[in-house]
Amino acid sequence: MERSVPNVEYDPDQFPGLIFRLETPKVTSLIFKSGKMVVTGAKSTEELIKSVKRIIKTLKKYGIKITGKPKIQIQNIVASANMHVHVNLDKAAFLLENNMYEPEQFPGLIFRMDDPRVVLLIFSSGKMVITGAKREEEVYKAVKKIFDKLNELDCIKQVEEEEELEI
Amino acid sequence: RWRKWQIRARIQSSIDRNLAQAMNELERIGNLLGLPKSVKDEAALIYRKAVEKGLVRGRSIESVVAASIYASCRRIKIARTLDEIAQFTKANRKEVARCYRLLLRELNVEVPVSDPKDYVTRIGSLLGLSGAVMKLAAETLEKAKNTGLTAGKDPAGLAAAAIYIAALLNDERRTQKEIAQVAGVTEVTVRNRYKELIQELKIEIQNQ
DNA sequence: AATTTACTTTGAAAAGC
DNA sequence: GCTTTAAAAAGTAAATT
Repeated sequence: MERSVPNVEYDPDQFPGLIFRLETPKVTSLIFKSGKMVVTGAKSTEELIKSVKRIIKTLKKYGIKITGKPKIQIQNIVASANMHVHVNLDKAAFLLENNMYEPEQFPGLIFRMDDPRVVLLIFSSGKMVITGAKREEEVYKAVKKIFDKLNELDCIKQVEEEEELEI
Repeated sequence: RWRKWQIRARIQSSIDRNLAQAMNELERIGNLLGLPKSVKDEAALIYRKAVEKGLVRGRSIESVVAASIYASCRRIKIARTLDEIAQFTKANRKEVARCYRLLLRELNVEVPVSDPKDYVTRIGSLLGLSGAVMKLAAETLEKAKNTGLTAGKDPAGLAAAAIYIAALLNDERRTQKEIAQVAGVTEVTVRNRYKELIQELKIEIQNQ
C-alpha cells in the first residue's frame, strides 16, 4: 500500500501505522494492518464521517480492497473556549481540588474534572482548552461548570459573556 | 509462614538497598546545588514515601531523587529551577518533571504555587545586590501580582525583571544579560517582563 | 529588535516493542 | 513506558532577517 498510494508515509521501524493525509477535509489518518485506523484533525463529526468516506474511496481507487462499512468511534474531542474574563490562577490553584499549576513549566492551570470526565487547561486570559471528551455536549457542560465554579470561588475579574469553539 | 517472612525480608532489603543508593545521590546532588540540610532532609522524607509506594519502579533512582529535591525546594521555598537540578543527573528536565508530577499525584505532598519573590533572594544574592534592592523588587512583584500581571508567567523571569528595575532605581545597575544568566532565562524574557512591569505599574525609569 | 519556527501541557486510539 | 498523529491555549527559546 505504501507503494500504490501517493502521499503516504510508512516506516514500520518508527511506527507500525501508515500515515495518510487528506487535503480536504484536512485530516490525517494512521492506518494499521489490522484494518483499524485513527483519524485526527477533523473539526466536527460531519467532517469526520466525510473524511472516513473519502479516505476509503481514495484507497479503493488505488486498488486496496475494503469490504463492509466502517465503524466510527469518537475517542477524543479537543476544543478551545473563551470566557472573556481574566482568571486569577493563583487563587484558582489554591481553591480548586484536582489541579496543577506550574507556571515555570506551562502557563495554564490544568484541571481534571470528574463529571464530565475531561481535562481543562485554563489560562489567565480566560481562554481555555478542553480535552478528553467523547461527546460534544460534555465540552459545553464542562465549560459551563468551570465558569460557574471559578465565579463562585471569586477567581474571575470583569465578567462579560461565555462562548465557545470546537476544533 | 517461613516463606511469607522470607518475602517480606526480601522486599525490605530491596527498599533498604534502594534507599541507601538514593541517599548517596541525594547527598551528591544536594551538595552540588548548595542546599541546606533542611531541604535535603525533606527531600529524603519525600523519597522514602515514594519508594514505599513503589513509585520508583521502572524509573531511575536519580530522576526520582531529583524530583524529590525539587519538591522539597518548593515546599521550603528555596528557589531552584528544574533545569538547575536536572543538570546534575543523567536524566533531562522532562523526565525529572514527569517524576515530580508523579510525586504530587501519588503522594500527599503539598506544594505551594511558586512565588516569584522566592527567586528574588537567590538572584539578588548571586549578583551581590543589597537588601534594599531585593526588598524593592519584592514589593514590585507584590504589586504586579495584585494587578494580575504575573499569572501564567515564569516566576524566574518576573523576578529577574523586578531585580533589574530595583537595581536601576537603587544605582546598583546590572545588565539584563547578567541577570538573565543567573535567573536561568533569556535576555528577551527579562526585557519583555521589564517592559510590561514598568508600563503596567507606571514605574518611572530615568535614563542611565 | 521583529519574525518565524518550535517546543512546553492536556487527551485518546491504533500495533508492537 | 515508548513510538506517531492533530489542534488549541500562552509562555519561552532559538534561529533568521
